[in-house]
Amino acid sequence: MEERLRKVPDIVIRRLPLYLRVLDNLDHLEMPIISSEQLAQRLGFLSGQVRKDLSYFGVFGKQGVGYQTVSLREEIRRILKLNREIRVGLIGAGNLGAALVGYHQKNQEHRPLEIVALFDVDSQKIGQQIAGVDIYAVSELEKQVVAFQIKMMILAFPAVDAQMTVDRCIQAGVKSFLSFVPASIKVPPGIKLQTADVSLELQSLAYYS
Amino acid sequence: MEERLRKVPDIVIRRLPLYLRVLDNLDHLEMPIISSEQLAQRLGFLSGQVRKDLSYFGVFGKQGVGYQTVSLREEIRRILKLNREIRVGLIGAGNLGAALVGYHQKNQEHRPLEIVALFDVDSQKIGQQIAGVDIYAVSELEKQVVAFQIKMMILAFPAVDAQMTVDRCIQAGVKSFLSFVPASIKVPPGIKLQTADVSLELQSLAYYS
DNA sequence: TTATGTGAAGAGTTTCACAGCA
DNA sequence: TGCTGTGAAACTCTTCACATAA
Repeated sequence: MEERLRKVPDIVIRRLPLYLRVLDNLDHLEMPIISSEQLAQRLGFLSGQVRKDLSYFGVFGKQGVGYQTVSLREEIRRILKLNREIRVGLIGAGNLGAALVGYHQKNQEHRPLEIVALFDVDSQKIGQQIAGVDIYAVSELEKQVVAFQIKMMILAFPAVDAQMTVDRCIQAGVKSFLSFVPASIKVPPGIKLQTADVSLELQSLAYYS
Repeated sequence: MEERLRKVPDIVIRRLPLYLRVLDNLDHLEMPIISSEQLAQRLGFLSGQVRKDLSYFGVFGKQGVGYQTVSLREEIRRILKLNREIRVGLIGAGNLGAALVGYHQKNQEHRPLEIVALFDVDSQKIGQQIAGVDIYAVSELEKQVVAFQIKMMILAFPAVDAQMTVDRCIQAGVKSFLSFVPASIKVPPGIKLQTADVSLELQSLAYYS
């Protein structure tokens, strides 16, 4: 069963970090082996879902036994390409952008996703730093994306010019986006955009109030 | 076709705010009527999806014509229960919490979702305000949830005690949650939890880098 | 003629249940 | 015996295509 011979559904990819979090939080000496049932229970899933998800990428468990926690963690890291540094940029050094940088540095310190550059249009902010990360002018986007080899971009600016800014990033080599921008953005095939628009989330939650 | 006689899929509910955003951004004098095709194009959807989604709630369009922009907007607001004030709380008055309050007040000023109370455990912060909203002690959670009639809670604190905190909110009457907490949280049927864990989103995006 | 509303078909995802291996 | 890996079944969601109404 070759990895990615069958196209893996996005929804499976989005569950892998959840498995990773469970495995990270385990005491590997006390619990060197975990079953799909135990893993599932900690996430509120069914065990079959866990086994099915993992089966897209190969055979990781031992029948009658379970999964080795340490090696399963390494396999999932490898699948997600978290076994090498990935350089991340962030456009919009406002309150939200600054909070995201801080949040990321707190929660991600042992992960290879590093925010290496911030971008803003405000000339007051350009040249400053937030949490040790330099702020560059948005006019330098292409130059710095290439220089830093940025492959992932967080979008935390107001909706103005969102599509054009994203297009420029893609031209310069960015492959994936996490967008907090309150506007619809289109990306070509092969580029991944995940939206995290807080206003939209809250509005849909209102239905369940 | 009675509203919610058939159970509406969550995924349909999550698209309604997108339709709402398009309708809000239109000039209603220049464009008093919109077709499902025009609406879809602005979001990168297919027109059939738009019509199917709306059909869960009733008949809003005119055959051969389209939808009246103003009345469709009002209908969607009503469906999402955005036609009356909804009081929202936020636990965790740190950088992310403060940024979310600011972001919300900027992007939501014409929406009836109002953040009415913040909660934190830091005694330095209790009694202070952020963007005009009072910070209360987490120990007062139940009391203030009832007093303010809070039905929706944003979770922006570190993972410690997340499940217990959510359970307390539910006991006090909270119906839906938007969680930025990096931990798995379980909620009973009838309660809605939407996760927005930035670390998880970035980790899954790494796969596409 | 145009564009909606909707069954039906198609695609995608989850759950089941069991063969097979340790 | 116990738990994985996996086809098949069940279920859900999207897309299609057309009857219908303005």
